[in-house]
Amino acid sequence: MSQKVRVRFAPSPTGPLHIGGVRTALFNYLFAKKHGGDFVLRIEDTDQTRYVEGAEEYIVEALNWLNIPFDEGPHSDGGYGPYRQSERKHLYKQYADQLIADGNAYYAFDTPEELTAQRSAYEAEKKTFIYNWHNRQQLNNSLSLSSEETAAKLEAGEKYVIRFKSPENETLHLNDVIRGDIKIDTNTLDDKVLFKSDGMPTYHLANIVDDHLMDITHVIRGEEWLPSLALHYMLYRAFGWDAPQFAHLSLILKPNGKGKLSKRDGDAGGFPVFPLEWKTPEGESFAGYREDGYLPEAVLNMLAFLGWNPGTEQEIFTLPELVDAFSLERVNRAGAKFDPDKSKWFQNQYLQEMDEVVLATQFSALLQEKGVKTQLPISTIVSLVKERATFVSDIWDQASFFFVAPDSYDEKASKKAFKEDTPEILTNVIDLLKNTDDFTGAAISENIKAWITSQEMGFGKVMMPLRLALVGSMSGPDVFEISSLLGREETIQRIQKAIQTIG
RNA sequence: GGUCCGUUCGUCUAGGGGUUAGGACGCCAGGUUUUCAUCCUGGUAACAGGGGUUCGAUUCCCCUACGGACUACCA
Repeated sequence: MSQKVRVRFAPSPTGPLHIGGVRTALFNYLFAKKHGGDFVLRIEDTDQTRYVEGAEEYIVEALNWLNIPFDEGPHSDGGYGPYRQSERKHLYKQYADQLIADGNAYYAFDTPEELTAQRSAYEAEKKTFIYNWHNRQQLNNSLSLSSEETAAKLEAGEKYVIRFKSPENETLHLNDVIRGDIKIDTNTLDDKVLFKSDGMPTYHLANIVDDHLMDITHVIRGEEWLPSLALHYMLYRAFGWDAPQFAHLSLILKPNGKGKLSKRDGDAGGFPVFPLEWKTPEGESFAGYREDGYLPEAVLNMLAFLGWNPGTEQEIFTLPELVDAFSLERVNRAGAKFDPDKSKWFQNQYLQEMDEVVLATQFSALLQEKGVKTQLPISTIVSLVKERATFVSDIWDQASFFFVAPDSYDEKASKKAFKEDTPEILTNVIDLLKNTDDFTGAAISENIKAWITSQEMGFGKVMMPLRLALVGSMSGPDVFEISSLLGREETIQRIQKAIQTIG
């Protein structure tokens, strides 16, 4: 195959893209770039009733944030445009007509109400209503009607849909790159609607026509499309077109419980299912990875490992490394439960590797947001606490005491650290601090440790209350480094306050 | 209900006819840090069940169970 690889990501703008969709986009992108091909974004907006304002913008913004650039799309025509199906509307009817002319499709005049009635009647008998070869002749369509009757109905402007005429008694052999051969008995298939009464094509028709017209070579999409694969194969055959290769990705499942991940699972589980925050017109909002403080690289890495792995023990991959290592053959067949803990782990890995200057800048922005004004050296503080942070916001949790003196003290720790002689000890420490000329962590440490040794005292007797006085709890980085950064005056003030408050 | 897809530690997975079934997340323990976190070391824990095929099956085949998707004039 010398043909250039072209893949497409074809979301429907019915709401925010969720991480399953993002993963589909990512795998398409990785596959395209691995083979030097093109990645196309196509907007599948054939259902006008489900169109959601802002959804397309959301999709583009999400892909931009994640750094999954597409080569062609609504705003970058690569010669195959337009890239919104609503703008390609005029193209589809002729293909539906061709199918009818060739005897592969037919007009159907059944109303939605009639079909619903049929379905419930079947359901009452615990049977499934399938519109196909076995009952076509009893239904209201151009196969059961005479050509005169059909022509009359069309002439009269009666509403109709165009249905695909599924063949009888045939075994189809489908191929999926990930799943291998799939056999389908066409008798179990129904005559899908290809063209709706509102003049728009359904997904099935538009999808095949566009993929063909856009020279798509590989269709990589979610597993929910697998049941439609037979139809799509038959459509390619009916048109006499070469079908692209298909790869159906397994679904991302709920972390606990059953079923595929859905938009409300995030609230329940405390993790985002969307790349970006999404606010519904009704005012409801859903968390996004970006707003929760995830790095896009971490999200991408995490998503790549959901249903795929390189076969080595390497887990941290840059995007170019992913491109290099990716192959559809290594994509898993089974669905993967989403693991919020593991995604936090990826984020932690990336935060630790982040450039400290960039990190300090981001933390400064956070301080500004919180209205904190400070003379303290931000980058030093960041490097001191970052190893215990997963998100930039964690740095605030770990370092806020630098900027805001504790006004209360952890109760348990107070009991443990403050004994009868503690005020006296701390008063001594204050004197030591006053006499430490060079107020560096090392110098303070040397002085205090020497004093403790000379007093033949346990270190804990001094260190614990000192920490409590400075931090307010028994956590944080080295006490002497904290003192040094806080400065002599502030350090002494905090100790005095603790003596008054607790002692 | 019907059609299709799937099933290795709790989770993500590697592996593949003969392995001590490997790694990661999580969890637990020990060490380091006289705090907490990090870090290091170790530990826990899996081939869904039943039939075949085979000298031998977790690996190949079949059945069952379980899980999932689809079953719209939605994508």
